[in-house]
Amino acid sequence: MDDGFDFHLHTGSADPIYRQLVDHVRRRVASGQIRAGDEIPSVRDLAQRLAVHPMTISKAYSLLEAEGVLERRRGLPMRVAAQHRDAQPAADRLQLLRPTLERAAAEARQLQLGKAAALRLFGSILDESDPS
Amino acid sequence: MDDGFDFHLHTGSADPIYRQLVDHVRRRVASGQIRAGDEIPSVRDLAQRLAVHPMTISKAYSLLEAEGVLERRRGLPMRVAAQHRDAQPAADRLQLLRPTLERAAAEARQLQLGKAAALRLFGSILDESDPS
Amino acid sequence: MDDGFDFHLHTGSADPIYRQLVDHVRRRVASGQIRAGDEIPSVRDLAQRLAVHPMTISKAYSLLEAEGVLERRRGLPMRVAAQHRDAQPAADRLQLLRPTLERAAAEARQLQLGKAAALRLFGSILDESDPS
Amino acid sequence: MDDGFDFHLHTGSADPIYRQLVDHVRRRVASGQIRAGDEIPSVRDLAQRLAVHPMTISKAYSLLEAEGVLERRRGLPMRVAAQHRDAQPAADRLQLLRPTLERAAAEARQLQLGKAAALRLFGSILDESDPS
DNA sequence: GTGGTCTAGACCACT
DNA sequence: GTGGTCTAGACCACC
Repeated sequence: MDDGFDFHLHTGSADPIYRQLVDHVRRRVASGQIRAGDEIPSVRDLAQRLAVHPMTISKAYSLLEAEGVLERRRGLPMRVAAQHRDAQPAADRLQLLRPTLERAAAEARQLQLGKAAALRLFGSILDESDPS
Repeated sequence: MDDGFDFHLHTGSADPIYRQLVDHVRRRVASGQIRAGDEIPSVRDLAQRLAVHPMTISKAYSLLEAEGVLERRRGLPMRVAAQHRDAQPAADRLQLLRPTLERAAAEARQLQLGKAAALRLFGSILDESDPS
Repeated sequence: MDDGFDFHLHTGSADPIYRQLVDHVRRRVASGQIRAGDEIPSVRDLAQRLAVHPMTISKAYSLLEAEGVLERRRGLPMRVAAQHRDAQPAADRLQLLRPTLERAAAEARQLQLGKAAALRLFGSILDESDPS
Repeated sequence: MDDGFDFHLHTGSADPIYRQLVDHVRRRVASGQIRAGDEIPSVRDLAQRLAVHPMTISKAYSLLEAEGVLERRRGLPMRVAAQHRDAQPAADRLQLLRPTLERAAAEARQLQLGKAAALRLFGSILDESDPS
């Protein structure tokens, strides 16, 4: 059951299922939670778990393959590409966070909110999401 | 040309033009940069400036009207609704920033980035965008 | 009818329809027969012309977009990407021919055929296909 | 180790393993490098050498048997069929090269490359692969 | 068992 | 009109 893949659909989200999956795998590889050579759940298996059509999963996997994150092996489960540098250093991973934060900064500016207030809000949200 | 409306399309962005425009006006009103009674550019004018189909602008304006932010006046330019409370207090405006920061927090968690690192990045991005 | 797109299915071919289309567009752009900014036939139009399902066309177009060859414009026909350098010089185009010729060379070697014989055959095939 | 069979997988190649093997044996027989009566490596041996499932090798051998190129002998290694005319004349072997060159010619035409340029490239590739 | 391709057809969002 | 997403389900090729 629990193979550590740990993906859940955001049914409320605007972005399509296959995109959520692509992003999830990409981040999981970037953070080293899935490593080069690791196999990922089969199309049919994951489709059943998420109760979506297999083609939706397949579409996500194909994009990740085109991107070089996954690699296909005829007749065998797909796996994280060997040549893909996994577990990027934190400094690089941080850059993956940049686009969303830039958007937030633009919104803050338009709302004429101060840096301090924006930072405080982000801090409290970070605490909520990970109360460790 | 410069009527203080100051809207620019993010052509690369994922969200649709009409949505960008709605968000822009909403924030501009919330922050008091446009006040009750202020006129906004006509559909045709703005459509021409942005090189976009007039219906796209019209759609945005209609949504804002339905929301009570703008009001239509036969034969006259639309304007910010009189009964619309403008210049919401900073505390309320801050809540408009929440969704994007929540998304950023979720991404940070998935990337296994620490709170400190995420905050530091956000701080430096805020400085970039408004170095005052 | 004839919009100069000039694509025909190789029904006998082993490679899938969407791949044939991807290759065709890629080559057509590389050779400058389609230029940056040119619109390509709509998904529905081309699907009907070729008597295939629209999703098959869409899949090809999406791949070309991911590759940077085409660009999407919400609600509008897709077109050749602006930043895509079109009409590559003949020297570069020649490199696109390399993989297939390398395969042919490997086969020739394995069949222990001489260079002269292989070249002669290729020459006559080139004459057949373009009897100008 | 080196029994003169000299087969290597193109893992990056699009065509399946069993097909690569079939083609290899066929060409090797056609060119007389393996002759009627010669034994070929056992399924298990070759599977181990290539790190491939034995069934994949078996499938290739079965196809070659059905084609009359190999023959099976109970309890003994398969060998090149006795009645198989080996070392086809060069003129016939040349025809085995045709399909790939036809594909190359089609690509050259689509890329709007001249006959001379295409021939020159093929010539230089033939030199690279066999600089003798 | 694995993934890939394709069709039929619904429904949505955007211009 | 444009493209995008998704489902249902058939059929194929490969390991």
